[in-house]
Amino acid sequence: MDFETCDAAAAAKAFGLEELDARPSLMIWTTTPWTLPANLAIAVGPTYRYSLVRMDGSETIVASDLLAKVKAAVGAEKVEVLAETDGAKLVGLTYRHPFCEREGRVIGGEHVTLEDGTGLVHTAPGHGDEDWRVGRREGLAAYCPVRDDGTYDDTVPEWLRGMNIWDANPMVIRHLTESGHLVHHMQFNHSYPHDWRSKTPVIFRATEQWFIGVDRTMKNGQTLRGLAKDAVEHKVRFVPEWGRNRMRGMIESRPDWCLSRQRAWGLPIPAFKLPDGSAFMTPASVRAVAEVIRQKGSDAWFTESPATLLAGYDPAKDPQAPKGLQVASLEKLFDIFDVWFEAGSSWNSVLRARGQGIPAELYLEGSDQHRGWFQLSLLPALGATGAPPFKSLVTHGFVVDRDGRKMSKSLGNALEVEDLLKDFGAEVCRWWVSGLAFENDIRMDLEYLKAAGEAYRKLRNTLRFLLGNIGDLPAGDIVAEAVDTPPESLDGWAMGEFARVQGFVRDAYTRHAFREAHLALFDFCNDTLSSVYCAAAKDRLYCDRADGTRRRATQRAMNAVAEGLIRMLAPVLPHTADEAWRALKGADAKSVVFEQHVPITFAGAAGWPAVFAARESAMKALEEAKSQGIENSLDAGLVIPDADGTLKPFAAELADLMGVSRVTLDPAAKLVSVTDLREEPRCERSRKRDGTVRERQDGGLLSDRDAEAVGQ
RNA sequence: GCGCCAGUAGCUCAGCUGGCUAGAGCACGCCCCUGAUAAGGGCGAGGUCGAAGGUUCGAGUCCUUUCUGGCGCACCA
Repeated sequence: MDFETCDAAAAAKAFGLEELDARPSLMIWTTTPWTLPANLAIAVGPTYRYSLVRMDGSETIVASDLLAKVKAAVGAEKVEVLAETDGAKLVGLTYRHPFCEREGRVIGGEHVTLEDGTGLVHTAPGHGDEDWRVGRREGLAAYCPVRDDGTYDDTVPEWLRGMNIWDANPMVIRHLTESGHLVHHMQFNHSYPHDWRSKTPVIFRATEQWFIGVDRTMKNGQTLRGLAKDAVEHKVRFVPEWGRNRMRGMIESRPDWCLSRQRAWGLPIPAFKLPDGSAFMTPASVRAVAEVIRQKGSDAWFTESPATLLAGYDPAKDPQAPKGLQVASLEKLFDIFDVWFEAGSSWNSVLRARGQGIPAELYLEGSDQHRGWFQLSLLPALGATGAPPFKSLVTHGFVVDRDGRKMSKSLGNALEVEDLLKDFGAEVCRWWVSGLAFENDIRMDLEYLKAAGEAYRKLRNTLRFLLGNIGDLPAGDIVAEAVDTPPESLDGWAMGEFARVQGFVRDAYTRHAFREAHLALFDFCNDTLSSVYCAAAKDRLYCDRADGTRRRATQRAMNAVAEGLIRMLAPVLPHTADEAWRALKGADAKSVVFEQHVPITFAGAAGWPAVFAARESAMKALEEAKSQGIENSLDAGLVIPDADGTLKPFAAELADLMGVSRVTLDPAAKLVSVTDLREEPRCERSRKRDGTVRERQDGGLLSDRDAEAVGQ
């Protein structure tokens, strides 16, 4: 497309030529011919080089670097470069619009690129964000001759008036061809924005909208952007911490907030139109309308008259009312609020209005909401109260499939939450969720739910073992803290571990580090309890006298551990915890979710790490002994080195802890050795070969302990 | 195109301000138990730390580039 320069002399001068016979033209290209009626300027890159060329007989201006491309594209045969100059020298030239009665200006623009086209960019401030911004800087009007219905208004040449813009495309091309301004015309495939639902192309029009200006100085002398940056930097806790960084970048670069939408439904912006066409909305008028909407619902805006809507409004008492305001002369405007303004006001309409207090402790959402709910709650709150509406922001990533791809119905890799709940149960799903590294993308597959189900059953079984073995503990024997437990006993070790885990889990919960809590709880159940404590305690639970001191001590400890463990599980597995809680406390006990943790202080003996180091060696030695035929560890005894006597205080517990029949501590030994006890008699009750087994009165083979327990 | 994030055993993840032969759980293999039993226990194998450069006596850990994936934003005159 050619735009003729108005002043040939000025154009010639820009290129350092003395004179030029013809008026050179400015060559632009566009994929939207219908926007040409709104052309007000042509942008050039000030730092680029531009050539004045004679192309097939007419003089025109093109970016030097694009000359070859242009020549090829338009199929020009003869191209002669007359002169060359910097883009900056072209700025300020004027040109005649090819079919509108006006002049345009050449302006400089940093957005001009040399990737496509001619290096001269058609600029219509009424039809695009970037053009609008450049135009604003250059003092150009936001001229948009296209009306709401997609047709031209009366400011365009007669042959376009009232025409639909899509119909106008061929008309414009024909007109330019006939007037000799069209250099070339071709099919060009490129991506163009479409409405996501109707799949129809959208167009850009500059229209009047309501904005929240983020850089305006407010009454307190601050700008919203400034307040927001400060809040992000100093006043909000981010989990994970990188959310701060991300939000900072967004706050720094965000444009003004466009609050208004033109849609058929939504919450109306309570603005009216004055007879002179300007808008009317003051704090007092908004409050008056709000009262009507509170009583009648937001539809009132559409069903009631301005007089009714403003029944509670007295212009005389509103210092901000326009002079001589007549309520009867007002017309309603029908823009609605951006839905984010509603979502972003929930701290006010939910928390403050109901007296629940602001700021909220926590806002929790996906990482996309740094720009959404998080930011758009922060801005209104800062504007209205000067303070953020939340203390902490917790962000999670998005669920993706097992290969890390996002889930979508069209790809067929999406999972339905309803199905998962049905197939695996809500508690298993909760357990899975609690263990996620939620800060990142969350891979999701049925396999992972299956694994969560296995882990859940482990917890459940561990609880069941504890509860099943304390049933006969007399109520008077129950001491929640079990503080009288000897630190060197098996129970003392378990209590010490429990106290440690409890402290860790409580801290993890308060840090929103649910995964850490989840892992600690699982390890405690799987390792500390199931693999070690429960296994070692079986002998005394099953074979000691029912009311024996040692057995009762273990039951008291197990009771304390079970109670504390259930409390810790309650936030993640409420129903499982409740079920266990009722088994522990009675069927009519109040739900455990209303309980708090009861921090216990208990330290196991200092020598326990040494005991467990010995245990590890013992396990390996026993494994090796299998090749010699000692496959059942109760067929074995152990001799364990204890040069400095560290293990001595634990001597009574070592056999049960290591699953063997007896343990001897030897100050002189260097390595753990396994003793073959298969030749010794085995107690028929405890299956131990502890050296005291002999035939009793009733003919049974029993150890001393077992004989005593059954009264033999 | 820009911003933020991630890429460590088959899987899910730890590895702080750089420093012993890179860890855990699950899954897997072998074995034990059969009074937690549609349970329980033991041992074991398994990793070029996405790739390529660079800094350093020394890098999974710092820098650069690059690839893959996620979220957001922008552009396509």
